[in-house]
Amino acid sequence: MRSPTDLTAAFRAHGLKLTPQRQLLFRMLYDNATHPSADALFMAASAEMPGISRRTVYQTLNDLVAMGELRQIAIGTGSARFDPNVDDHHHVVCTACGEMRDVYVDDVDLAGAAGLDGFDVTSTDIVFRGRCTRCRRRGRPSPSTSALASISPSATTRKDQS
Amino acid sequence: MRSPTDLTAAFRAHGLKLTPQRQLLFRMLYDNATHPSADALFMAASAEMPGISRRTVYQTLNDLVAMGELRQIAIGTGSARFDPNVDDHHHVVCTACGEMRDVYVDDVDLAGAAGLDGFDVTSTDIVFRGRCTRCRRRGRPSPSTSALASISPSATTRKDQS
DNA sequence: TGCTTGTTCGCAACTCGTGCAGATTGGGCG
DNA sequence: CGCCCAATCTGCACGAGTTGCGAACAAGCA
Repeated sequence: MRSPTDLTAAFRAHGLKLTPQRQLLFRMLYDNATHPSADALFMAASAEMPGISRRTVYQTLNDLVAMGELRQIAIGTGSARFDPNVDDHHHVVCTACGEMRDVYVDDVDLAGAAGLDGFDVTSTDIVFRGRCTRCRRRGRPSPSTSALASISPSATTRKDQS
Repeated sequence: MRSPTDLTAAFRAHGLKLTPQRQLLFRMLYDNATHPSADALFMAASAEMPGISRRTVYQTLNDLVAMGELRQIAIGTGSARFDPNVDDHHHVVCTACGEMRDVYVDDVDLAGAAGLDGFDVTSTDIVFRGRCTRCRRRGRPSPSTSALASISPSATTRKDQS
């Protein structure tokens, strides 16, 4: 996304107002490579501006996404995460800690894949999943689905499966 | 996933019981290429077995996923969808109607992409997004993000953005 | 400074799932 | 065939994430 200064101008150019809440979020997002969730941003914003509403954070994020200044990424069914990098790129996610990094892939001919008949593909998202160096070193388990063993009711009670 | 008959045997072999609810779900999932959500399955199941609990549907789906007989797919932040096809494959999703189809991609060297340093990638998910033939013909809009135009408060009120 | 219109707030409501506990039932056994 | 007990089912409450709504508030322009 563009710099806080540029965004300020862009917002005003569209008849949108420049509030301190928005400016704070512009700053928190600019050059932020952590792919924060809305809640993470709310927490961070609250530290600098106690009293800011969670609602305002969601609102501003949605506005930025609608303006094309921010990308919303859906990893799994949990909370959405936001990426100020709107270039054409993809992601790796650590299944243990949730850390996420940008990945550049040359996928020019992917869309020639089998089964796309009739679809006019407008975007392609690739998500690599695995464990980051830190989690691997610490031996943090990937939350698997190691199947059968864990499903036997005689081994563990239902609630342990979660 | 395996046929209802095979699943029946597999469940019993693990000390799991064979209830009519489970058998119904086995049948609804087997050879089902629609990638249904838990709720869609609940609706369909309710038609054949009024009174079946939503909870039971979720439970059974989770069990099948844990057994590796079913794949859970997360497209966006909405509801999870389920795929009885557990082969190595990817998906196309229609951004207008949500229709989803399996896609086979040769992604052998994708993991050699830039930026994966340190991660040991265990899985790769590719999602193509676009509009299916039907939605294109009917002119159904893709829910874009066509940016600026739709965000101007003078053009539409805030609540219309949703 | 005053006005108009966009924003912020905060709470209620909604969606997708899961935890819990009591009522049921599958299925091995006598 | 009938018993018995663990595995299931059901229904409801609860939790996370996010949006709807309306009253109070504040940018930005005249």
